[in-house]
Amino acid sequence: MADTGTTTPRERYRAQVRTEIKDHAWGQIASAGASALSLNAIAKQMGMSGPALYRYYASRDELITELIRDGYRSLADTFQAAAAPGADLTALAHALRRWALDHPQRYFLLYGTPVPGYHAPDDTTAISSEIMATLLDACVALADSPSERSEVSPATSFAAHLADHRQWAGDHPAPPAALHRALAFWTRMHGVLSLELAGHFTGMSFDPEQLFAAELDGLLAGGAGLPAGP
Amino acid sequence: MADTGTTTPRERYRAQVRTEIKDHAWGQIASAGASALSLNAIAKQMGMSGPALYRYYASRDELITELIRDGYRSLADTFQAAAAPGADLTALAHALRRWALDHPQRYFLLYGTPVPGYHAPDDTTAISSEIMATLLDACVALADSPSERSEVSPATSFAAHLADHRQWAGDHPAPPAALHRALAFWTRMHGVLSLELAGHFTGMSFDPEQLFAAELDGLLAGGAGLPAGP
DNA sequence: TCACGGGCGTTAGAACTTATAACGAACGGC
DNA sequence: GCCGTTCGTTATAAGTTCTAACGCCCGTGA
Repeated sequence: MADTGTTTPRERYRAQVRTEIKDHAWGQIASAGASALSLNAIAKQMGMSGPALYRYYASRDELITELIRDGYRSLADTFQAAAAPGADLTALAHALRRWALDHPQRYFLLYGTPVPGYHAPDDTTAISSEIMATLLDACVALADSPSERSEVSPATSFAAHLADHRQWAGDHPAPPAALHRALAFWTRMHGVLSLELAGHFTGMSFDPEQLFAAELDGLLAGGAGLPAGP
Repeated sequence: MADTGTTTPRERYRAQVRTEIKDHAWGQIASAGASALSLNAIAKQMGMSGPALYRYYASRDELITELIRDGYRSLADTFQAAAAPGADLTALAHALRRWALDHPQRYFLLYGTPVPGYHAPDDTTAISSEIMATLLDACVALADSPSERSEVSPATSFAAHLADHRQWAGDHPAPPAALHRALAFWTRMHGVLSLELAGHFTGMSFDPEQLFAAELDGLLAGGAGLPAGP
């Protein structure tokens, strides 16, 4: 898009095959998890023989890396789409939940057990920053809303810590309280979603969505959401 | 322990080899993750040839299952040890954090990305209940503490839901508010620990322990812990 | 004390996997 | 239309899990 619009037929064909490979890869990941992803199986599904795929991806890890990149891209897009009207934290949470429930294995590919040796390339961390920026926008908007204006930020001790360690927010003009809320949003939503998707709630009879909603409520109210607050 | 105390030398030898296999397995998991666990490599480390291990574990999955069982057992034990004095939620949180940071891959083996086809055996879910019972004790104790007595449980809507869906708590006499707090404890601590252990905070400059402490504070205060509460 | 049986470790082999090397064919730019 | 780059092939190497068949040796029972 940024470079020359002239794409040779070869490049177009190559790009098409690469996306077809990724499509089959996502299919395998959805059904058996990322660890069971097999280049050989993908090749057979596409009617080619194994080593042919190495013309398109140098290794299994390179393919997975691109899948991770696409996953982050997809999450960043749905986040921005959900934040379109006015950057609502509730809309973000619901979009995140739907995105995660839609493709659990994709969620785990991004936020699940890390491969010990693997190091994320720079562009994926760039997309992460994009996601975080959208989240920070929503947190700032929430803090500016009428129901929140009544109180001066009590500046929790962690918010004070963040005031001195905010480089991860880039040059985003969010106050420390918003930074704290964004991190709490991330970790709490992930806490519920991760355990739910992993099936740790299956034996238990309650509705995970209601737990998710309760955590979101606590986040929006800025502290409420748990019983018996003194 | 429950059956005859007379163990034949063969049984003793067998048990010893099984634990030696598991020791090597933990070593591999700690260094390269559970997905890279190789029975062949373990056999070589022990000076045996590959198929010999199949006399002790029918399959790689059976070995991993036993590792998971041992992992749950270890967590349940440290939880009970931490709760020994008076079932303090703070002590539980710190014990959990130390336990997780000590062996990150062990934590992920229990709470990380699940294997799609895998179904946990009954005894591991039994140990999970044991862990949950210890957590519920601490939550009840917190609710009975002086600082919490001032208020009648506001009964969040999720707590109301739990009042009707509490079978997972077994016959534990915890009120719905305590059930809610226990689940929030679980998901929030897991949210921070999981992302921290996976390295999602590494690029960011803040101290994950302070975020963990902030989430714990919010849990103890029953709602505070986030800035700008209305 | 001796013999027998069962548990244990071995090697061989099947069916997989990722990945490399070498070869032939086909497609596209000049 | 030629010629070169790229693509897909087969062959091969080095792994993996797991089964099968064989032999040894330890420990139990007589």
